[in-house]
Amino acid sequence: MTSRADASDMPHDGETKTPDRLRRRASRLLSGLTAQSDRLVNEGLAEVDARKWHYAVLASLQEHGPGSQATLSRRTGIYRSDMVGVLNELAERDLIERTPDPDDRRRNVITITARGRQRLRRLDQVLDDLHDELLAPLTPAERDQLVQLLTRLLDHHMRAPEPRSPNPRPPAPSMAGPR
Amino acid sequence: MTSRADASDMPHDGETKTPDRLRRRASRLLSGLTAQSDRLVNEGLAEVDARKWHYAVLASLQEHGPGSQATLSRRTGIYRSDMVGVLNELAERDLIERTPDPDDRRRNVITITARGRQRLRRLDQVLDDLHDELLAPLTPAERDQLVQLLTRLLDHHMRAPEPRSPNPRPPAPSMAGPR
DNA sequence: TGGCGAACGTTTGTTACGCGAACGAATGTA
DNA sequence: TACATTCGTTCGCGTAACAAACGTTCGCCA
Repeated sequence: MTSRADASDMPHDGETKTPDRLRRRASRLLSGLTAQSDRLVNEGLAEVDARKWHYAVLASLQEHGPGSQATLSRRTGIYRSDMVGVLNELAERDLIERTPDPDDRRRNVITITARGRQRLRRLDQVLDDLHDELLAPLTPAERDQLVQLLTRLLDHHMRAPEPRSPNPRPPAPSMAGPR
Repeated sequence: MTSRADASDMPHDGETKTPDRLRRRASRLLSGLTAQSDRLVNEGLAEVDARKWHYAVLASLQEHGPGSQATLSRRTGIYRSDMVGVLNELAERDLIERTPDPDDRRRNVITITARGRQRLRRLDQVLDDLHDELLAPLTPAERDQLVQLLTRLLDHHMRAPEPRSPNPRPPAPSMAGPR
């Protein structure tokens, strides 16, 4: 017998050790690792006076071109309530421009500036470094593996909200955290 | 060339689509998936009147035996500030017993009850189902792959806080989220 | 033409979580 | 005997995702 389920012996060590059941649960691994990852990324970006939403917005502008705040919201997953603040921060730093749309006076057209593009390049490189740190113990092949697995899981859960109760379709999970 | 970095064409579709750069980032995949996972687990547990910390505490008691609140804190990663509330909830439901330690009157000895053990079995099975849903798109082999990769990453980041600045050693990340 | 629902940007608030500070009581240690 | 440390507990902060509501503007259609 190599495994023990009870704690009749070895009374000392169960003082600090986390139960295997916990440790193995994918949900817990995800939470734990994401916590580390978030902390790493947040701190890393903070050191260059940025936050992850900055990157998201800039990348979106670069890849899909200018758009209204609502559009950016959908592309990045940032709530439109919070988009306001993010864009303020970006505008303060001259990374984007917010101009009223002449064709639709409800909207602002958000455009990335030259400095914004430059900034994006910098952030991309910062994030590359951070991910190197994050994925340090993995070989390149394993990193791809991981990304692939995560992508498949995320894709799966993003289009099938839940076949539990036949819902007409609650707007969309939009991606992001639980409240 | 098959890839395009600019958004000169295809002006419509960039309305909803998330930039690839974002989508590929491991940190973002982790955040996104963990959000889904957390929501799934929280809701699933809520349906049986439980929360994930309940499971953590019960599992810890079952595997490593009774312990003080501080001990449980260390084993589960729950802050001792929050442990109070969790144990109250568990005690209300007669899943644990909180008795003053005669050998050390500062401590409470927390013991799992019969109902607690029974409850743990139930929660284990609920969590199994939830994880089946969470990992649905993956084959058993891939699930193991994923768990293995995540475990290695988490282990790595839990013992090497950061070789950035030579710190004497800030208590310990204890595992969990950034503030 | 007028009316109405929907989308837009914005402000304000809610909820949950991780974490820290501090405190009285009890303990161990010099 | 003094002092530092640990324990359980309370209170509160800071951040994050998210909801509600409001005034403005637009599209649509009778």
